[in-house]
Order: sequence, then structure tokens, then C-alpha cells
Amino acid sequence: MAQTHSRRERRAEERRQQILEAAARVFADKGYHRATTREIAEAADLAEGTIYNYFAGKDDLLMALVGQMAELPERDALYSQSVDRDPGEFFVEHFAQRMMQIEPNYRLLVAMLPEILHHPPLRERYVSELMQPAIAMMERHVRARIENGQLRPVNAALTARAVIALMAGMQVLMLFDDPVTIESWQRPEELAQLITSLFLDGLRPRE
Amino acid sequence: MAQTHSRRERRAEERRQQILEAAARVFADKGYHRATTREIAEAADLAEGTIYNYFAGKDDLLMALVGQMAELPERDALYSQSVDRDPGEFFVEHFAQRMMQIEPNYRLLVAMLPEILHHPPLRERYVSELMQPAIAMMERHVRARIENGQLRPVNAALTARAVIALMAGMQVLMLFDDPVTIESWQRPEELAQLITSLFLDGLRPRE
Amino acid sequence: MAQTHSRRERRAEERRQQILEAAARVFADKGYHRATTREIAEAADLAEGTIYNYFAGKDDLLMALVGQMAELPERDALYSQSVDRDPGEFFVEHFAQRMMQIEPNYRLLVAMLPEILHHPPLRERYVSELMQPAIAMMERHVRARIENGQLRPVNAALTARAVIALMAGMQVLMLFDDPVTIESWQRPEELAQLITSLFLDGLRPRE
Amino acid sequence: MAQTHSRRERRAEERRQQILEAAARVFADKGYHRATTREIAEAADLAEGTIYNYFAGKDDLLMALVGQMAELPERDALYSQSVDRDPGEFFVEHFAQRMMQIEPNYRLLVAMLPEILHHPPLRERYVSELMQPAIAMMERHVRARIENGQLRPVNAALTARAVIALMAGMQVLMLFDDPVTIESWQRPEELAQLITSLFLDGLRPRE
DNA sequence: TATGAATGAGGTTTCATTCAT
DNA sequence: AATGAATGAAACCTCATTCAT
Repeated sequence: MAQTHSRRERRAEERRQQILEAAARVFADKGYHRATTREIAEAADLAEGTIYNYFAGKDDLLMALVGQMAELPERDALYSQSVDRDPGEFFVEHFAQRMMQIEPNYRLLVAMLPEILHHPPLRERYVSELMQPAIAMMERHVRARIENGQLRPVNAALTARAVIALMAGMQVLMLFDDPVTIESWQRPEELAQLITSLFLDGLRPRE
Repeated sequence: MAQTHSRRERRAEERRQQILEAAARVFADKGYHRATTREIAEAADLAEGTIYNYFAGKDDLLMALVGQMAELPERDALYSQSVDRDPGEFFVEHFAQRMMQIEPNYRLLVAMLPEILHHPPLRERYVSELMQPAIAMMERHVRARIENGQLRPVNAALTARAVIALMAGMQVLMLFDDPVTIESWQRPEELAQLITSLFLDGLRPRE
Repeated sequence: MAQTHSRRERRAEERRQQILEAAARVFADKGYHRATTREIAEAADLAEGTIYNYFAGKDDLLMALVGQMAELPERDALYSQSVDRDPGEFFVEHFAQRMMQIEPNYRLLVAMLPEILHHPPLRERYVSELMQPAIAMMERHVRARIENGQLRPVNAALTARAVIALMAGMQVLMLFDDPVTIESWQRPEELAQLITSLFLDGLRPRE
Repeated sequence: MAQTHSRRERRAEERRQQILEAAARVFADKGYHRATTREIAEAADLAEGTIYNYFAGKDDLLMALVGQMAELPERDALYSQSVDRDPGEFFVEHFAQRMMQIEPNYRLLVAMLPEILHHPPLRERYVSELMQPAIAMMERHVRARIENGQLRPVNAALTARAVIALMAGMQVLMLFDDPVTIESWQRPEELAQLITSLFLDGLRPRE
């Protein structure tokens, strides 16, 4: 009996995933508003009505996708365990990881951006569950390294934001097919190293 | 006769502007799809039908807005004339200017992003008329300074992209009401200096 | 074997009742169209599909409810046995009884009215099995009393209709929460007496 | 200019009427829920979308119809001016008038009943603007006649309700095609007289 | 026999666009 | 050139019904 119950639950969870994945694909492909529920259903290989057995409506798909994004990355580990490591190594790894992790979802994220922006509950979820945690972790990390003496005593809060902003901005360049960005993305390690060097050593020549 | 004609033309041009400004306001406010032609007409203090005397349709408003953005900044001057100036001063001024220039249009840009992205003709216009010129200018500038010896011999193409990406990313943080970013935006000079110092000197302590 | 069979039948009959009662409750509560099969199933503590093992569909529930109403009252007895009794007593008892009997079903009846009205087979059933018998009985009764000399030689057919119409109309007043009607309904005997006196003695003062 | 304005307003009012009449016809014909907006549009000889330029939605059509019903009858005049007249004449005229006035709208009323019942704002409007005024007028009238000495000192409140209830109930009998009621409705004067006599003189034989 | 997930026809509503005035 | 009422395609969503388990 518990078996049956859990099997049903598992099946329902599968369906939810199936639908969410389809929605993610179609949203990323066409943008939120141009995506029709019919297309999403087709992409999920289900009837249109079935979606509504699992989600309250099109909005809810968006909510769920934001929620799912928030669950993805357990970056805390990376951040906190690595204060002792060489800052160069850390940044390289961090950038490389973000490049690979976020990139496939980026079209989706941009498709969702205006909706998130204009939809207060969505916006709050996005900010509090995704944006602020990422910023806070980076900020803590920068602060720790400053105390370490590994970094200059800069404004940690803004520096953390700059690091995150740069990554976000470069993903936008990718979306618009900037050939240089795309090409350099092929070798994430190298790009990560370049950015790291930029952040750590700056552009001014050292004598 | 030429008089009459040009007066008419001028009048038509005014109307176009009136409508475009209204559209920009409403798009920025509600996002492209949630904005209705009725709202745009109301914001422009015109009847709905009048819009269609000046634009082919809602899409065309988007096209026109992208076109208008491309005409705005004659930044070439700033870039090319300033190679001789101190790199610190230049960056500070550049960042400060961008912060003030772009910021008010940023909501609009994000509202348009998914449309631009999914609308090939729009996308090409945006990339070729706005993005690539901005990148190219920055890239030329960086390259010139490297040749100058004012900057280290880094990868100019990617560095230029990083600079632009960082600015773009920070505007997104503003849109999402990140309090630290907003607060620092109040004193653009200071923020510009901080970012400049980050780019020029890096984070690693100099002995 | 016959045992098993009859037990099955009894069980099936129970299920039918269980479903019909649930349907009656939900129809009365929400109206026919706003009532969903899901709600009915929940009210019956069954799965949606089960309903279709006992009824052909939602319409059939309506048909069955009309049928069930027709079976309820064996009023014939009351009517025919009571010709000898005092007309006052009879009317009082008749009204009081109807007030108590029909009232709980009245919301249901009103919820069903438009459906019955627009659904020819339902309509015919309702008219021939419920309305006409009630009218006919009352008419026979009035006629008998006229022959008795207990009532004036009025038009028995229309008088019977008037009596029934008055009762029906007052129930509608109850549905719409007319406070006077509701209050007087608390003491059915008194109300019955009042109506009886109205019918028997009229409004004109007797000298 | 004022001309243009008022012409436009008049035109809009005509459209509203055109749509309301179509809606009334279709609701009466099919019931509220079985009536589709498409049918209403067709009945009004307009496109479906046009309805929404004049009404907020299907619900609003119902609201408007209730509102319109409330404006119809200026019965106050009849009631108040006629206290001096012979009670028999008054009742006859009252009944005859109601039979002719309400009858054509009765199918519509029944179609709307369940909606009104289950839709609190609608219900309140119906009760306060239609039902209570009608009751109150009749009640005042009865009370005045009692004071006059033209009627016995009965419970005026309940008597008024009984009168109204009887009329309402007989209309329901018409809806269900009760042949006797229909036939007697052909000669409203006669039927009115019969009912009047019933109310005034009662059924009991006078010695 | 009971279940309830899947179905999809059909409903209401929105809104960009047209066009007679 | 400006208007705004009319249009109708197309969207989202509901829910009675089916059917594999």
C-alpha cells in the first residue's frame, strides 16, 4: 500500500518534471508570452489539459521553474571550504563552474527576466532565493580573503557584486552570439584564467 | 511648397517621437507583451488607430526603438580623443557616463530583450548597430592603450567584453533592487572610481 | 446465488443513493452547472470514475433526482382520506406538511429548474410525474369539498393551482431571505393557519 | 461638438441595448450556462469581441439585465393612487397588469434564478432593488386598506407576501405548460377577477 | 468494482489591427 | 490625419468523460 502510494507519487513527480522541462524548453525557445500552452503540451507529449492537473496555470510554470533553479546549486560548499586555497585557483574554478552550470539555462533566464521583473511574488522569490544568496556567498568569500590578507582591503560588498555582474554580463554577450565570447567559451579554463587574472592583477602594468 | 512639405514632415516626425516615447514608457513599465496598444495610445494621448498611421504595428515600435537607441550616443569622440589621457581618468569618466546614460533606459532594454532575442531582424539590428559598435570601440581603446604601454598586454578583445559585461551586469542588479548597488549608484563618481581601481589594479595586494 | 445477486443489487442501490445524495447536496449548493463531477465525487467520498459505473453522466444524475422526487410523497392518502375533515384543519395540516417536506429540497429544485425547463425529456418527466399529480390531487380535493358544500362553487381547477402556486411562491421568498417569510416559517402551524384563513375567509371584512 | 458627443453616446446606448436584448433572448432560450457568448453575439448580429467593448463579461450581462428589470415598472403610482378605489377593482387591475408585464420576461427570470441565488452581489441587487420594493409597496397598500376598513385586520406583512407569492407561483405553472393556467391566461381579466375573488371573499360559502 | 490521470472539445476573454467616419 | 468601434483569431483554462490499472 505504501508502495502504491509512493509509486503514484513518483509518477506524479515524473510528470511534473516532464512538463517543467518542456516548458523550460519552449520558454527558452520562444519567450514566455510567445510560448503557448499547446506548444508546451506538445513538447511534453501530453494533452493540454494534463498540464493543469499538475500546475495551476502558465504563471505557475514560471514560479516552479524559478523554484527549481533555486534548488540546483549547492555552491556553499565550494565557497566556504575554499578560503584557504589560492585565490587564483579559486576564482578560476568558480568562473569555470559557473560558465558550465548556468549557460544552458541562460536563454531561459532571459526569457523569464521581464516576467520575473513585473511579477512581484516571482520577483521576490528570485531575489531572495537566487540572487541574494549568490551575492552573499561571494561577499563572504571576498571578505574572508581580505581578512586573510590574500586580497587588498577593498569594498567587499561592491567587489562581490562586480564579480557576479561580470559573469552575468558575459552570458548576455553569448546570447547575442558575440563571436569572440562564444569562441572563448569553448575553452572555459582559459577564459576563467583570463578573467581571474583581470580581477586579481588588474590591467595596469606592474613594473 | 517645400515649406509646407517640410512642416508636414516635421509634424510627422514629432508624432513618431510622441508615440515612441509613449511606447518606451509603457514597454518599460509592463513589458512588451503586457503592454497594450491601447495603453500606448493613451500614454501618447492619441487614439489607437493613429499609431498605425506612423508605424506598421506593435513590432514596428520595437524595431524603431532599437533603431533610436543606436542613434543616441556619439561616443566615438570620447573614445578616440581620450587615448592620451590617463587611463584611470578615462575609465572613471566612461563608467560614470554609462551609469547615467543607460540607466533610465535599462528597464526598457530588459523588457525588450526576449523580443530582440527571438526576433531575427530585430536581433541583427541590435547586435550590429548597438552591441558590436560598443564592443569594437572599447576594444580599439584597450588595444590602443596596450600599444601605449599604459595597459598590460592582455587579450584586448576579451578584456573589452569584460568591461562592458560588468557594466551590463550591474544594471541588472539595480533592476532587482539590490540595495548595495542602488546605494552606491547614488554617488556615480565613487562607484566609477571603485570599478576603475578594480580593473586597473586588481584585487591582489601589491607589496 | 440469488442471495449473492440480491446482496450485489442492494449494494449497488446503496451506491446509487450515496451518489444521488451527494449530487443533490452539491447541486443545491452551487447550481447544476457550477457543480463539478469532482465535487460530487468528493461529497460522495468516491472517485470521479465511479459515478460513471452507476450513472450515464451528469445529466443522468439530474434525471434520477427528478425521478426520486416523484417517488417521495405518498400524499394520496392524506388527500383522499381527509375529505370528511374540517376544511380548515385540512388546509392547515396540508400547508404545514408542505412547508416541512419541501423546504429542504427547494434550493435543489431551483437549481434544477432551468435545466428541467430546457431539457425536454426531463421536463416531461417533471411535469407528468410531479407537477400534474400534485395539481390533480389538489383539484380533486377542492372539487370534492365543493360538492360537499364545504366550499363555494368556485372554479376548482384554477383554485387548486392558486393554492399550489402560493406555496411555491412563498418558498422562493424564503430562498431570497425575505426576513418576514423566514421568521414566520419558524412557526409553521401559525403560518399555515394564517394562509388557511386567507383562503377560506378572504380579506374582506364580514359584517 | 456636443452633438457629436451625444450622438456617440446614443449610439453606444443603442449597442448596449442591442446586446442586452440578444443576451436576454439567448439566456431565456437556453439558460445562462448553456448560452455561449458566441450565440449572444450572433443573436445581436455582432462579433464576439464587440460584446466586451460594452460589458465586462458574461456575468456583467446578467448584472445589467437585473439592473434593467429594476428600472422597468413605475408601479408606485398605481399603488399609492388607488387606495381610495374599490379593493376588488384594484386587485383585478393589479393582477391583470402583472400578468401582462412580467410574463414575457419570466423564462429569463427563471434562467437567471440560480445564478442570482449563487452570486451574492447579484442576489443583493435583486433582493433590494426588485423583490423588497415590490413587497413593500404591496404591504403598504394592504395596510392602508386595513386602516381604511376595507380589509379585515390581518397580518399585512404576510398577506402582502402571499399575494405576491401566488402570482409568482402561477407564472411557474405557465412555464411548465400547465394547460389550465395557460388557457386562463388568455383572458387575464377573468383570471384576475377569479384570484381577486379568492383573496377577498375566500372559499368558504357565505350563508 | 473502484480508481484517478489523461484527455480534448469547447468555453470565455484579450487585444492587435482595420476601416468607415 | 485622426478617430475609436468593430473585428475575430488565438490564447488560456475547465471539466465531463474515458480507460488502463
